[in-house]
Amino acid sequence: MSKEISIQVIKRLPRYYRFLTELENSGVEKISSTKLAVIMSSTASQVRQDLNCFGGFGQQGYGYSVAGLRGEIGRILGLDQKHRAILLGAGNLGRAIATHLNFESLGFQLTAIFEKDKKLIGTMLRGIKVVSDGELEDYVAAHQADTAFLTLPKDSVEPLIDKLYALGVRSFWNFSHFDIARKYSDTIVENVHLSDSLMTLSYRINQAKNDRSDQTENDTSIE
Amino acid sequence: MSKEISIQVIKRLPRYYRFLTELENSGVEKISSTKLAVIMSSTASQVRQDLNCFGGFGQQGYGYSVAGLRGEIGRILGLDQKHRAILLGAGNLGRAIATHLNFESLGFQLTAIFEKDKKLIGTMLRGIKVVSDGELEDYVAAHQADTAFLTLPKDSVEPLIDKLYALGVRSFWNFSHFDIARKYSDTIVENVHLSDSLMTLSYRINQAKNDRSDQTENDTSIE
DNA sequence: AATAGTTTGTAAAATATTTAACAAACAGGT
DNA sequence: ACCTGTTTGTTAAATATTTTACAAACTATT
Repeated sequence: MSKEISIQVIKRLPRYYRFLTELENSGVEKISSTKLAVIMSSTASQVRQDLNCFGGFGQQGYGYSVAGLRGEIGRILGLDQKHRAILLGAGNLGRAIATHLNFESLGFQLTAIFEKDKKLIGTMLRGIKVVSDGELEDYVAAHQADTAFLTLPKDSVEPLIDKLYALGVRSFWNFSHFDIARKYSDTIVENVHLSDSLMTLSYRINQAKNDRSDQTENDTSIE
Repeated sequence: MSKEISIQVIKRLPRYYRFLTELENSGVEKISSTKLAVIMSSTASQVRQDLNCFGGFGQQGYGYSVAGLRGEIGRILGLDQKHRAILLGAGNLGRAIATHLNFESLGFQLTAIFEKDKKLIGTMLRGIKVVSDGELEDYVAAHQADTAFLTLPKDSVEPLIDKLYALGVRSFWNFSHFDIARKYSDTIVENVHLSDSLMTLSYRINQAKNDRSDQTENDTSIE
């Protein structure tokens, strides 16, 4: 069995993939770990270590084929898959997600959209009709769904999650603050916590400010 | 000078803060590192290490005061600050962000919204009027902005970023694929790459599938 | 075909992070 | 006031990640 790959490596893969796509579109045919490291704001060593987790894609004295490496990483990420996904919540966030992303090139196909708010039911999103959340159980029972995208508030997710689990949904792209992984440990959960992200930005801004004023204090104490 | 705090610790702080808020709202007055670790899906040891980066907030034989600790972490994160922020892009994503988050409780105040699309200019968002992106320079020159929230595509960010930098904006909440930190290394950039997030979910779903089928292969080879 | 220069893959070292362990400090009951 | 049980803060050990170093493999040039 292949040894476990660390989450840090996995989180870097989409970045490699994006930059390789750009390089390929620019007509670049080959790239060395050193040059890729500059683009990634990383080190040549880390690039080679990362890629070698999955196989020896490069060639000594030459480097890596941009198109070849992009293809390999795409396959590793499973971007050629068609995981069946449903979206729960067609509010501002759900609509933004649905219209903003090209799921087909990210390993997913969006098959249905569910919403509680009567005003939104019947509207179209990405060519998919938004239907009442009452239809959720019948739909999933009939059509199957691997993944649920949850763009609902925590309180709305709480009563829904048991239904989804019972219906066999085991992976979640979770924008809510409901902690799915704690309740169902055999699920795969990718959390997107926008407020957490903004809080860490706030922390770092303050930190930079404090560092600057510390610096100033030191400066003045010298004179 | 206080020793550098690792990014891992900082990324966990918002989680502590959220759970402590929930506990406080539930009327819980004190909590031990052991119990907090269960909630955090972490270890008591890590909880104590994390908190001790910033100070000894607990008390032996008692634990941590929920309200006290929440307040401390809030201050550490700078949630009491009012960093002046402007939003660039009032499309689906920009509108979702603007309506979804309570910036005031996250250390920021949203002061202006800029948009290129004529159809969206003049509309209201969170009580703020969306104005033409042509007004950006005059506005920031007159009113100052610490932070820019970028909910524009990469190609629109590219020509804007130089203007923003020239105007003194040094921190960014970046939803685009433009790599700000590589161009301006003295900025603070918090990236939110939704497609990257979805790709890692795809990877993990595939991984789980492969592990399962490996398992099945092993099972059958035993009989 | 030989050679000089480049670049990978990988083993080993260095660094960082997490976990374990425990003395010291306190709470709460008697 | 004393004692028992709890829980922190912190040092040390274990684990994980990143970086360094370099032989082996290839390219490209002569």
